[in-house]
Amino acid sequence: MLWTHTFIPTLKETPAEAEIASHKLLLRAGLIRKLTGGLYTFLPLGVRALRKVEKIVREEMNRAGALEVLMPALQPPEIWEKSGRLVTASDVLFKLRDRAKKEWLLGPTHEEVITTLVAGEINSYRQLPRNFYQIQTKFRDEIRPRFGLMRAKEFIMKDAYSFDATDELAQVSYQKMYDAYTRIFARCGLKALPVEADTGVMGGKFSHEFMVPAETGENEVVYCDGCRYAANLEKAVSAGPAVATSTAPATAELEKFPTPGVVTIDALAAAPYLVPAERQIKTLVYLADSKLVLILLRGDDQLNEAKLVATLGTPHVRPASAEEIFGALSAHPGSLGAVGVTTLPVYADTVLTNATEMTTGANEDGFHFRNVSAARDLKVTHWADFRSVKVGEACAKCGQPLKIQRAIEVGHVFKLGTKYSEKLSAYFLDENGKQQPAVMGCYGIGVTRTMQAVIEQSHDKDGVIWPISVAPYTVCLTPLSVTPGGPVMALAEKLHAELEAAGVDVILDDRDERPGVKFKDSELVGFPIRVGIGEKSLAKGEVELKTRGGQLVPVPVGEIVARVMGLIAAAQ
RNA sequence: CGGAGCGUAGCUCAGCCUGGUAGAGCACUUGGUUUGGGACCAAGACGUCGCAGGUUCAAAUCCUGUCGCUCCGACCA
Repeated sequence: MLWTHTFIPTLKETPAEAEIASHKLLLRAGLIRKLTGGLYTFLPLGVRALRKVEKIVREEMNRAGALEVLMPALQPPEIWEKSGRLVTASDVLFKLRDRAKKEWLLGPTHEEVITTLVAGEINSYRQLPRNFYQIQTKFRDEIRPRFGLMRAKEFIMKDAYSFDATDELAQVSYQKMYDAYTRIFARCGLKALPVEADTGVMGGKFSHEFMVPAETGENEVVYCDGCRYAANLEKAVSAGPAVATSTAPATAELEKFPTPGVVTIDALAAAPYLVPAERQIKTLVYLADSKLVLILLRGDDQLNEAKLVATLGTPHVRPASAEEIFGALSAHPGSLGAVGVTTLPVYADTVLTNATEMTTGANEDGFHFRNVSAARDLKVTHWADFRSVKVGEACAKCGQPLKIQRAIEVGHVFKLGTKYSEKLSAYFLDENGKQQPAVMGCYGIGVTRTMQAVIEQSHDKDGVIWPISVAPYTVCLTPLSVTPGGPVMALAEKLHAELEAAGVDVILDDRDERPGVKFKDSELVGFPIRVGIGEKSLAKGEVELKTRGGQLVPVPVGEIVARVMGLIAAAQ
């Protein structure tokens, strides 16, 4: 390809809209342009990188035995009604109407469609297992699109769905995808780590996310250096808080005491009260499906909303307003407690089990209770884990201190079970002639996000540093003079032809620009291999080989093609 | 959805407070000089100042509304 024949609009200045390095570089290197918030056009270079990621995904999915299909992006709401997700996933659904005023939606994912297909086509255990995948544009009404391709209203996703006859066989399918994902991200040059994850609105039994460590990531991963434990903060557990909860026998009487103006944990921990946060019970009031619930946590703990949603079994959860709270408890936030509360469900964190000598709000502004015993004074209706793990807490498996790292989620594998197959009637007859629901798994990769994650993880002050596997072009030929018929251009064209014939993705920078402009652009775009051809070195029978980020090496003209081919082979 | 900020040339921004001829740099066009790390000189083209309404002799500037974009938050009582 000739540079002047393609379209690479590089930018010297950073567009004001971009915040993180990868987003800035996608724009500056001429890979994408924004149409509007959360919607982007892929330019020729962006398409090439994207196709390379897709190619790797296809090869590994095919290798793992999955079959490529292509489903409609436009979907009827009826199948979402059946699965129950018309309500539970309503926040992310793009809905529209046709001329007859019938409602449709743009697919954010395809469990309903594929399960409907399988329900009609697969009737016997002899037809299982099956794994269907597609690479397709998804639509999600994101609460806040940001960071370019990282979180967009429209994005390209690889989604796969496995169907098995038994739970054990479904586990095999799950493991195949898990292994395929490990290979895919490695081939993309990404350090991606699998972590235990929350299943969220997808439902299902358990899941793993593939996380790319990055300070700009939107997720937090808890991991242990002592063993292999790693989990999304939304799901992570530890051996417990660093300071144990008091469980001394409850002897002292419950006692109300005045705390005028005290409405925070910190204020109660300070003079003159001096009640340490770990001796306080924090009382939160939430609305779950429009019904009030109390959530009790230890004062130094933080509520993990994902765990709350998982326990309550509904995604429609929000903190109650001060008015709603006052209406139910006759007190304002800061003076709340569960002592004597019997009319509302009380969900307490397990850290408070058998807690004694605790202090909590008295449901009367300006008063707290001390000497609270959980067993004696609280009517807890549900015990569960609601707290977020903190850095340094002991690993539940091996006892080593846990660490936390921000990360970008690039892939997610779910063991779904029979939730969708039952609701959408994907049954088959087993070898005993008995009707069974297919056991499902689903597996997603954010293809466009993966492409951006590669840049986020691999760049420097000058631009992108593409791994050869996903670079838009592998080799950039940089003649320092483009005089037609001159020795420099003649050699550039010869090398271009030879490399293309050898199947190398090569671009020839035939622009009549000063060398500095060409060097800067090649580094901004991030081609892995650059071959500089100038009169000075050519006089010595040499060209200049430079890998992105590496040293410039003179190479005899006759050896350059072999050297380039060697570099490419070494990267595979 | 709440809060904050910003909408002026293709891009980055100044001008707005204190109303009176719409600007700079980059990019673009033409000519010339340059030519190994984002050149220089000269000339030129490019704007309904997001949109709508209002105040005023006069609005990019003041007021109201609206749309869009960016960031923070939407958990810690």
